[in-house]
Amino acid sequence: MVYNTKTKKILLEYFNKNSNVWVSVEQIIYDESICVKRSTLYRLLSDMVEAGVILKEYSIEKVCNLYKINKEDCHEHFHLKCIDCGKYVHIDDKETDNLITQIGKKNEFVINRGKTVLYGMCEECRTKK
Amino acid sequence: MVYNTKTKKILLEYFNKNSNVWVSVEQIIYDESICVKRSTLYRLLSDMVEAGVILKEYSIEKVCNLYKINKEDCHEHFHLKCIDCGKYVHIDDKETDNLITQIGKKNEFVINRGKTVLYGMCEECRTKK
DNA sequence: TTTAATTTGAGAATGAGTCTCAAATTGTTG
DNA sequence: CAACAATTTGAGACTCATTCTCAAATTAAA
Repeated sequence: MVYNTKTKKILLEYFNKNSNVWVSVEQIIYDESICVKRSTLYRLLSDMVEAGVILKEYSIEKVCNLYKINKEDCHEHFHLKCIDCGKYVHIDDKETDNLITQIGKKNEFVINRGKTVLYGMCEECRTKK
Repeated sequence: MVYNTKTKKILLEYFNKNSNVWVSVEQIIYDESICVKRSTLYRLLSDMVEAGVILKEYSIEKVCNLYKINKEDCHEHFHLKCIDCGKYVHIDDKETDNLITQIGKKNEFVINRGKTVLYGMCEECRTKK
């Protein structure tokens, strides 16, 4: 990641533009209709993941990797996700964060906020049933 | 899953024997040195997943699917997973469980123990670095 | 402008997982 | 037990995302 090439710029712009969704290699090519080899794209994406610019996740449904920009502030908190409606909630309060820290200590783990998602059912969905 | 064949029995035994680890198809073949085609094995595993006998998970590190027996009582607790060594820990103490309940209450979520995995780094891996 | 370092293209290679269909196995019924 | 039908397996071709390789093209620096 030393030389600053067109494709790199396009990619960075693209990820900034679509900062709230996970995208596949095919999606990127389709959206931007860039003339770039898949091998190059995969290479660039790997570099960006390694550099911490984007995040990578495997999607079982789509059977492929997905990528998304790594907003630094997202690293700091973990998230709750509703199994029912799919709602995705940022956790940003000290109290909850302390509870997580306690769980870590209790089990000799340093919990990674960015990676951890707590699954459950939100109030709305619960009362609906 | 109607006829009861040798391979099915071997698989079930195998998963019971290794009830606390996630295993790959290659691992199963290596461990049991069973003479079975991969296509057959994949088919059987899919059936077992569908039937709820085992669970399936994709491992980014190993770039393949992993399988593990679905102990009903496993639904009850959640787990910790080490990002580094992959160690997978059952959480089975009241105190930690209470902390999770508190987090749920605080955020108006009923947290699903079975689905939730807390990612972090275990003590061993941490001291190594 | 020349040179050296880096990046890309082109396509072959890899490898997990799926698909197909004939052959083998299993359960059932007389 | 024998004969039959239903189910399962084997063998290998196939798919498809991702990786690898190395020569050609691009970029930054001198």
